[in-house]
Amino acid sequence: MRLDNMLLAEGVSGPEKGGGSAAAAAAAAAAGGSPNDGSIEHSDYRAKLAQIRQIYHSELEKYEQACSEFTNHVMNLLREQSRTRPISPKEIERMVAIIHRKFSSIQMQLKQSTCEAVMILRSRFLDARRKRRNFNKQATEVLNEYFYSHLSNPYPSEEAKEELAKKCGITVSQVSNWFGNKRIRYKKNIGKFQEEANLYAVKTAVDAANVSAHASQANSPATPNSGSSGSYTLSHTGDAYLGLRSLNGDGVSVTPAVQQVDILHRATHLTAGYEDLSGSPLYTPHRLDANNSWQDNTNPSSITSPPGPPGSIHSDTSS
DNA sequence: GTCGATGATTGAAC
DNA sequence: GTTCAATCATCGAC
Repeated sequence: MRLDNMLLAEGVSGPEKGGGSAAAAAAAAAAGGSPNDGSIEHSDYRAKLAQIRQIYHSELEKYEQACSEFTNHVMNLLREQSRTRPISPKEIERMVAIIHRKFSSIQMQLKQSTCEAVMILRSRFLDARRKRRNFNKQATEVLNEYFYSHLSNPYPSEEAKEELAKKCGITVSQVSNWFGNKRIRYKKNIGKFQEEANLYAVKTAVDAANVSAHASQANSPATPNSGSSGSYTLSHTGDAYLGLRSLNGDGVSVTPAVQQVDILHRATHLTAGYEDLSGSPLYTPHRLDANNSWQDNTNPSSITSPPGPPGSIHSDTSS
């Protein structure tokens, strides 16, 4: 019964339409692959599964045919024997039952070997998909932008993860993996990531400045958080502004767009980060507490990223 | 081939 | 369930 269920689930037995592809899709989903990649492997899996299915059905047909042929043969023999000796219907029934039992055990073996074949195929398919592929440049950029603009609290919420996954063309679990790896590696070697952090700070500031400039042109209040247009990148630039504000000596208000451009201009001409101007790097390690865990800051980011221990945090999303 | 970067996995802790 | 930390396995530049 379990074998039957498995064969049904794998699309080997039961109705042909969709069975195989559903199993292939399930296998692909289980492997965490993106919906776009591995279409060749996907069709490969489907083709192999169809092959197994075909073999299974033809073998099953053969067994059924052999079973009925053998039953007929035995019945004929018994009929012939009945001329010489009396044969009760019960005896005939018993013989037929024995034959059916034998053939059903053979069928069971067929089902078992088919299951094994499917399992092997499945594991090979999954193994192939486990091969690591680097994310594309754009995806990495999107993830890095989010990470560095939420440096005080780099724990994206489920919604944010989903949005990032969609933007990057990867799965939510891949986003989680990426953030897990990034947090650890950033923490382990902040110095190494300083340059990258500055790079993304400048990028974020440019975006913010652009938005602010557009907002100014439209005669509307130019605040960085006002022009996000639903993009988390621009709506949560708290950490970047933390650095920029420190340069400007303004610890409270958001830097106006013109000043931002000026700061940006200065920033892009600095090679060693912001230490010389502010006394601390643009992204300072103080976001990690004494225990080397992420801590909340009294910066704009903490407004959008509620404080709390990792895991309980529901960081902000722009949507 | 080597080596650093990086995505995935695993097990422990919460 | 999530996150951290260690580790593995692969990619890509050299």
